Amino acid sequence: MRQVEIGHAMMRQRSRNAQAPGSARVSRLHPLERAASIPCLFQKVRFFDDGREDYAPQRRLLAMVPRRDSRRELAESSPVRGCMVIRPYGFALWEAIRDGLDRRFKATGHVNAYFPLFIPMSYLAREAEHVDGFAKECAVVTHHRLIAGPDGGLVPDPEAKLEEPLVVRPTSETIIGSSFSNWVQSYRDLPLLINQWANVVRWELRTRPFLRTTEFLWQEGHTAHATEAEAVEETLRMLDVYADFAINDAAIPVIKGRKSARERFAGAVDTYAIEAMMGNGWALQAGTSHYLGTNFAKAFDIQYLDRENIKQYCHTTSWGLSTRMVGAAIMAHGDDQGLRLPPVMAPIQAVIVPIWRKDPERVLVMEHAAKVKAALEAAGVRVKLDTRDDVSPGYKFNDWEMRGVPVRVEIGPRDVEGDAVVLGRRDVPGKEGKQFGIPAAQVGEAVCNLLVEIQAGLLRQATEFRDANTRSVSSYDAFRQLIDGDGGFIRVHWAGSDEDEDTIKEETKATIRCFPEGAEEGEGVCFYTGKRTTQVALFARAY
RNA sequence: CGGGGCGUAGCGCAGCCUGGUUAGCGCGCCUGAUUUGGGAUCAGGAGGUCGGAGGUUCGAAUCCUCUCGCCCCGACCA
Repeated sequence: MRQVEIGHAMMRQRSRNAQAPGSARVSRLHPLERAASIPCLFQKVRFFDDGREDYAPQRRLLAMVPRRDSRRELAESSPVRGCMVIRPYGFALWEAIRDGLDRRFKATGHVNAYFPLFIPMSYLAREAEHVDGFAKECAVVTHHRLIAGPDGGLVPDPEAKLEEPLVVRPTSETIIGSSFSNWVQSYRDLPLLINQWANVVRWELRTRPFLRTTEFLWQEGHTAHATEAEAVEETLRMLDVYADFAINDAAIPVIKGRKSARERFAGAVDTYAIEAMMGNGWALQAGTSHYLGTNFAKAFDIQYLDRENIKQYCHTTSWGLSTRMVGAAIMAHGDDQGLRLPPVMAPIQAVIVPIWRKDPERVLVMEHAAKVKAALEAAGVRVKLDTRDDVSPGYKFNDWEMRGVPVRVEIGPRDVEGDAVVLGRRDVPGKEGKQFGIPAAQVGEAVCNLLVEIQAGLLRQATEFRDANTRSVSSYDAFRQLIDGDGGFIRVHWAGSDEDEDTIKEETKATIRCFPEGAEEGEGVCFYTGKRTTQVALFARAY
């Protein structure tokens, strides 16, 4: 958790002198979005700049050599609108997220459980704000049987209509609340610290692979506490856990903050989030943590007897992080050549590419490669030996680059002879990223050092990019100019109303992403209302 | 739901305006040979109800009508 603090200290320092001229510009369209990878998964990719035969140079290779389409390595579209098939390599990224978080949840005293996919419709209606927030995007189950239809197809049997429709969970506060009311009797039952790994469905009108899909995977933590202070502490603790994961595992320098009333979770007293900047300067809410007050406790009768034998309502929290984080990791680090995975998350941390010409060479190289592989495994590296004999070494280099594998180990006849290997790093392109003649005996240590360096390097690059694209303005004119120009995060003093926020959203498509934690120091003038205030808001266009 | 666009081989597309042998091209896929330290080359091959239905015509991927689906922009959202 210490590194979270460091990350935020760095953030504060950098954003003060972030306007360095010549710093990296936000392109309107992230390269990944245009060509190589995930975000364009369901789009047709146009390689023509003016509709005709001119290939944009950087996309030429990807356009001409899509032997294995890197986009489809991760996920692909499905017969169901807005839903995707997550393929093994993409799912491995989710598994890395899942494992990294689950470990942290357990370390903070939480246990896993599972609640039903279906929620009685009446449950959703019990918390007024909650219904308003979710009613518009619910899938509803109304029948439990199919019969042959008039045209030979199947239709729901009218005889098999459910008395009460079931809602496919868009989130589980209500059904978990009903369990909690049974589980909690006494102050001795508290705090109740539960997490569930599940799928949820939100009938979004507009979907994007990983970033917003109709069905998605997530974890939702739900906790009940005796006091407001404890519940708020829990809310912030889990926000810290998310930030710790994002920064140290995913190498994404997120900003922790409180959401504005307009962006708050339906039914929450306060919502906190981690906000990340994507490669195109847009913000992405990568995880949220809510203090729910006694709203759900009252709706679902979650009460306990305190030491004085007096009934009290619990204060509850909920917090969630989804497969959207997979998209965040891809978008935050990817470049024109494809993915760049942070080593901590990478399903394959190092890939060995053997190089040979004729058969006797092949045997020697493979022998050496197997030895190196064993050494790397012994050093705790997730390593793969690419034994394919139907593609060239050069093809393999590019193939694994596209897939974002952090370290490549090249082994050819010359390396066998010198009992050495060549190391290449994904984050430094071309020959500069290669180290020649690493003794085989030291390969474990060398690769581990490289992985640590790459992990830090990706976080550093992402942080520098974010800070270079975080700016302050003091007038609405300047704000609008910036949003339509370079984009990125805009840090301002803010004393506006909810309606002011709506107006700004309407006029600029930018929203308050959060009131960043620890940014209240120093009074200033609100860029919109001109009032003096100590409150600082972070605006951006968001996914 | 409003505005735009697109459905032709596994993927990306041309052909349609101006109807006419057996519907093409690139990539991928299969076989063989030569290759292999940064996306190999050559030769041969497989693969299509041209989204669907109806109509016009001697003849429809092409023209007309209807329909289904998808994508982009907008309203909504993690």
